[in-house]
Amino acid sequence: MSDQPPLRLRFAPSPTGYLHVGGARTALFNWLLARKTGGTFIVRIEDTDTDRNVPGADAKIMDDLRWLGLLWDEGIDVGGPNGPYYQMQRLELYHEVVRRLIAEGKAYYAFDTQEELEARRKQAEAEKKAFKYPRPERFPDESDVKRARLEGRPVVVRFAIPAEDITVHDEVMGDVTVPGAELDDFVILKADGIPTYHLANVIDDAGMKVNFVMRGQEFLAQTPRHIALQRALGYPTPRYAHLPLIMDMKGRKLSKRDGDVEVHSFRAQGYLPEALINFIALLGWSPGADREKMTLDEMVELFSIDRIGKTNPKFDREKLLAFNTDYVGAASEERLQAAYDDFLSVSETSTIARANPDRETRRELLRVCRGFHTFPDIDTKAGFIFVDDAAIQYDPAAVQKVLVKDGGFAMLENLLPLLEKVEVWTTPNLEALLTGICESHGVKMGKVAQPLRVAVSGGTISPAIYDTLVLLGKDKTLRRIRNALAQRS
RNA sequence: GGCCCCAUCGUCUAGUGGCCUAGGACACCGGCUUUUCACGCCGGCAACACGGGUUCGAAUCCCGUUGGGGUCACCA
Repeated sequence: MSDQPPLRLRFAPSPTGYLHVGGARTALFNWLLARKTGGTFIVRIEDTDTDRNVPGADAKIMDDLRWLGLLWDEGIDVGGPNGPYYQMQRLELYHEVVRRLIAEGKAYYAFDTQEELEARRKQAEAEKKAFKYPRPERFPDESDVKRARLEGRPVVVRFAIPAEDITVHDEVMGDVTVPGAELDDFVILKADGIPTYHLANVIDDAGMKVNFVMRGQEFLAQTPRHIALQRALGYPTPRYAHLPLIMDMKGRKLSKRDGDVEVHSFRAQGYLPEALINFIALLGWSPGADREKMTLDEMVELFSIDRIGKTNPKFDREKLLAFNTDYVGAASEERLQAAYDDFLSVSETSTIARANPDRETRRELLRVCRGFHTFPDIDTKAGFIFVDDAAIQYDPAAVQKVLVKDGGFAMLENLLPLLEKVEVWTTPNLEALLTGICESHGVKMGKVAQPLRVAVSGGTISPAIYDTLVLLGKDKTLRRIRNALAQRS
């Protein structure tokens, strides 16, 4: 195609919890572009915020990525030639770079306390000016550092950013120029000796030979800092593409506060990964031509940067639900079973999961509940099959309407002895019995099925009546009918 | 507030000056199907933020206004 070197892209989450949908989309787009171009997809962990790191979060993120089908070529767990892939394991590298920057006069020590900084920001705000860290006339030397340490002051290192305008050639947003006057001397090494995101990120991208950076738009305004750092260090500047931000339905930036936005919670709530990933792909990207439903392979085929939009999309759960319903309907039996088993293994609320039905029963559940949106709907619709007879809650409205008003109790009395006589409890036999009753009584199936449904489930929601009775079994069915009859007062 | 960015149905979006009477999907509304709940099928409602230009012609180009978002941390 061209003589361009292959693309190297990375997804670099910080280990603060589960992967959320915004991160999943960033990972997806990077993965897609890597696959599309025959490039490399790297995953590294940016764990320089030791206060916020959550132990085990990296494993959770990996688990979520894999569940979504996004596998990486290089990075954590799988290794690679440019590791380590955890920033906290690369501290020496950062320190070396910081020493070099200081030696070259491109960075300097600073000793301000948080309180002092805060006071100056407040003042700048009061004067309606943007706060800019004032660069000292003379950069502190080692003896100043020693004195500061003795005085118990924090010691950080700031980057002396050149006062020049910097233009980011963003492949989504176009050229974005930030005036040099806006840039100030940001911290690159914190008082605890750990680098800030800016420094570590730039060093690692260079060290890992990342030549294409695709990330959320919240980083766009920071990119000039990164470019300035790259220039100071003699690193090449990668290509950049900043993605529009995913917002909630109120137009606020999607945050963990407004409901579950974690990939894992969609998994635990019974969504299919292929539905979730397809839905997420459409947040800020479109293949055009009225195309929506796509497999990961098809997305790879269709993906291109110039079809990434600039406007912030809202995360519409209704549409995601509809996508899932469609995917459930279109999935093969094997695929659906595998996904259902996965759901059962991670769900903490499913009654059916607790009942731990055998494989054949799980298969039947999937069949008789066809048309469901998400896996928990199977609990809603058929969960009563798995609870103790005594735990059945009779819905007063259903009892009143179906059993009292529409003569359901009388029908059940008729039915009970006939059902008791059924030797082989199968759909054909039950069907023959019930349709026979309809004919002899001159009533529609609703008159027979509804009372049975209410009797065995307590309400009006269940799978088709024959499926329900067969799944329930003869004993439970008869017991529940008797229990229902006992409800008559 | 400074700087930066964005702007098509309620939502995700198609649209790159004439093909637009603006297309698709979700939601919503109506109908059909039906032993319940769902599923499904058919139909309908619904948008180029506003104001100026440029042009024979603008959703598409330019300017302004308004609205929204991001960023200005020893967080990423």
